[in-house]
Amino acid sequence: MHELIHKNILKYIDANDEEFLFFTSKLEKLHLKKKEKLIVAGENCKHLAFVNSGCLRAFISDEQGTEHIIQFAVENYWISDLYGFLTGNPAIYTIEAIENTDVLKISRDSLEDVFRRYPKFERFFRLLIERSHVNLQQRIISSLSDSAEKKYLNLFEKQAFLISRIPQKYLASYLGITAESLSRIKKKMFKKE
Amino acid sequence: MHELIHKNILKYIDANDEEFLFFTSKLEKLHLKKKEKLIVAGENCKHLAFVNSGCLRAFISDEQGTEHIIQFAVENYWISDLYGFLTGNPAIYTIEAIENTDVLKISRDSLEDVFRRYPKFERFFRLLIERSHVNLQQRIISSLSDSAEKKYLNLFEKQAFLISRIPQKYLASYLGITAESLSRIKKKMFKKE
DNA sequence: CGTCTATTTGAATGTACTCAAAAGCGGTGG
DNA sequence: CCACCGCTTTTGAGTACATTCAAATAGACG
Repeated sequence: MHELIHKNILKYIDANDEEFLFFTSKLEKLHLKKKEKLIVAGENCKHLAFVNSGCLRAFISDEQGTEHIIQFAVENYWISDLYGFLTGNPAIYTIEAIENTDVLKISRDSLEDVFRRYPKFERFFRLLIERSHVNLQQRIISSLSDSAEKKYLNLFEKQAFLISRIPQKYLASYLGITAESLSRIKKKMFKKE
Repeated sequence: MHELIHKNILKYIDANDEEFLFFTSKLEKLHLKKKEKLIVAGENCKHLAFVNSGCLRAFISDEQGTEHIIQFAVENYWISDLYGFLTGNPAIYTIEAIENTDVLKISRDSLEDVFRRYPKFERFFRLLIERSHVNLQQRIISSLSDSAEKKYLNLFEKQAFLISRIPQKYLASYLGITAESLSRIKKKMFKKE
């Protein structure tokens, strides 16, 4: 049940069984059916979540009601509304299951307990956020400099596992373009080959 | 000389004089003239930098030679090529002074020394990166959902101090639009008022 | 004052958008 | 197993917004 998250943590820090058990004792299991929500924008976000199986999307809705996807999370990914989680303010994002999904979640308070008892976990989360930070920066670069077509190609090259798995309309939203545009881009790409 | 950075750190953690002195003993002072570079893309990035006075910009150049600004840093801001700093790989960004600028920088090794001796600094940097992370997410949301005009308005509302201080062409680059478009947006905004 | 760079303006172009409709696909119930 | 319904994807036509390229104006700095 905790194999995946165990491996995930060992990628970043050396935790022995005692430390790891203390950490996992703080985890809560949660199953989400397709379309069910982990976090709803405007509500409190007290947890970080680790995806054991399935797939989630984090998105916001703008004034026109258009959804904008910030992040996907498949197996072995962490996800949360970091803003709400860190500040205690209402969440900005809604996080919803694209498939039936199993997550493990940990509350802010529990995480602080872990940090106090085993400071090396502080390091773990720092590394986690650092990685995520680098990803975000690369996404901004792409959004600033790439055409829609290039953005899709990037997705193809770097995150192909998402393309086969996630409905196009969500991919389009993630790329910041309309579903129609994405459809046309694909058509154009196949013609070239 | 270290007042500003002292205050900056106290915003996040309680550090006593001994702890703070150990930290500052690791800092190196550096003065950059306008146009001089702190970090050059492709080279090693071994330092984090704190801006004591002046202003820097972090940017990348794409295949067409167009520059894209990722981040500005004025007094009291931290800046680095986080990717290079964290991974040891060549830096992605070039960081250049927009004005004559004084920075304090700390190497990765020194930072690790500080973390080992005083783990609370690990917390400090985690909080720093978390904050930065939230900012990046909000920037991605804006780049996905806002028109060029809205992006400029956001800048006006949330970071007005940048507008008065930074050349328009850099602001345009930061917003992901051309200098010509930004000029037209401003014109249009003034007509409305 | 003169030079160099930044900003503004104009005209033509292009990319992605909107709205509308058709086609495709998946799941459900008879 | 097939027929139907709802949702996703594709296609088409017209439009809007930002871009490019070029030139004029304004500003900064030695």
